[in-house]
Amino acid sequence: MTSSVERTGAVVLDGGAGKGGPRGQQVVEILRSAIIMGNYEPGERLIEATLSTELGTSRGPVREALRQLENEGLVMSFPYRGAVVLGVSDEEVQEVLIPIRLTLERYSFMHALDRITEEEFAELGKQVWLMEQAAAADDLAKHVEADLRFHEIVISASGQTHTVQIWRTIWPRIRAYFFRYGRGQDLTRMVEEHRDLLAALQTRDPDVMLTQIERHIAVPVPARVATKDAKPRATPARKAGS
Amino acid sequence: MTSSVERTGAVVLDGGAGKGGPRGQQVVEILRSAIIMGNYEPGERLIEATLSTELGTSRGPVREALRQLENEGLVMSFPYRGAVVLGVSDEEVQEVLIPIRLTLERYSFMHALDRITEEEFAELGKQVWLMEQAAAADDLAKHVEADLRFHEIVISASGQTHTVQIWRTIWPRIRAYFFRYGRGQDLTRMVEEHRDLLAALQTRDPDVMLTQIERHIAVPVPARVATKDAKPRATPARKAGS
DNA sequence: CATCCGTTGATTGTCGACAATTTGTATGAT
DNA sequence: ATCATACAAATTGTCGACAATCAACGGATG
Repeated sequence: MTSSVERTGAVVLDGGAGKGGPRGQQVVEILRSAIIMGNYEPGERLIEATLSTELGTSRGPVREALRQLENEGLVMSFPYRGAVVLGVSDEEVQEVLIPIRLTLERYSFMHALDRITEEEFAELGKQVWLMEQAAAADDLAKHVEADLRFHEIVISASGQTHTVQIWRTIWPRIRAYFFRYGRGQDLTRMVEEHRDLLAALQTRDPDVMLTQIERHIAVPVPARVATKDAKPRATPARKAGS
Repeated sequence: MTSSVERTGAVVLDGGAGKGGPRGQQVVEILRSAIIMGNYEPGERLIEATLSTELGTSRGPVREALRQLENEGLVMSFPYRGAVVLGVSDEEVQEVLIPIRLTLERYSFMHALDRITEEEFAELGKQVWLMEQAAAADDLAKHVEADLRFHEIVISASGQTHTVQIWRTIWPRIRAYFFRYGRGQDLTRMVEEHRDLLAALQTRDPDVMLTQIERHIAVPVPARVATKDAKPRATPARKAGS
């Protein structure tokens, strides 16, 4: 069994220099990345004590991180029973996650048309350039990173609280899905699509924008892959609420 | 200024008898209910220490509850700066939240057609009956409660992990919205609609089901109300991730 | 042989104290 | 007066220890 140190890719947190806010936040990023990259298999358990010692922190931050990941749909947890990594079914991605993403992005891009600043345009251009570099180097991780930032910039620019919040809970699952099953994507074509999106934004024409965004989000590849959700040991799910 | 004890409607947790799982979970339900019912105004700060003493627990559970509420879009928090109650704009409800809800419910109801059991049908009938009682007594809270359970039963019956999870992060905002602005709803008509939904499920006919669900979720009342989002004191939002 | 309890080990939930960070206020220089 | 700086208050972040709960095991019992 591989040690988690290798899987999380981090030996110890908070070296003193390159910080990233509170520890809990750093833990979220490390674990999210590890899960999305496929270092943890669906069904695998995540034990607070183990993770905390391996990440060189206490259980508190790890606990919070797990709750955050639960909200991003990457893990599921049960009272007194812990957390397990979650899978995503092909069907749910195509019929639920992608349509929701389309709703979010359509709204955001349309809103961004009158609000986006020159500064943000520049930043978008930079991300496209980064994607291009990543595509040339066939660096999937960097490509995904730039892709993500591109969309986050636009969605944040629209300045709608809930849209941004929901986006942040939706994209990790989609990313995890593509990382697990969708390797066969054409990175170069993705670069082109983002270039088109940026161009559409710059026209400030709603019709053009709408066409481009719907083309971009369009269902990619109906690959039909089985899911492997799993409960920790047994027993039903956490009770709903109110 | 009203004391939070009155606003949360709870003096102390865990009387010993009617429990509801871990304390943190109970805190979530109390606070969520209080926010949805309008006991806290958008922009208002939620201080961990204050809440914990008033709820008779330590800060740990309160912290977790606040994170959960953040994921439900009821509050927004910033590192070292705390949490504030969030509002929802009319526009975002109509153009983002409702469409997402439609996606979720359409998928769930269609799936439920072949999977729902007789037991669940009975439970659905019971909720309709409860709604009817609540409508007769003009008890909005009970009505909403039954309404919520009705949908949760169907969505859970579809057995799709992420759909359920996303649903639980979407409905509180919609509820809060209607509680704040949408008082003028016809409870009796809502009962009828749910009766129709139940009937549609029982026909097991996809076309009938689709028609009913889209009618039910249809945009209710474009009321055009201003939002009052607010940041705690100043400074930008929490950094994204990955 | 199956089933019903106690017991035990592993893991999560909760607490209280302390550290880190931010905001507001007072102080002093220009 | 305005601005910069240092301090103080309020609040969140983190830690380590302890309590509560659950799943598995094993022995007694029918």
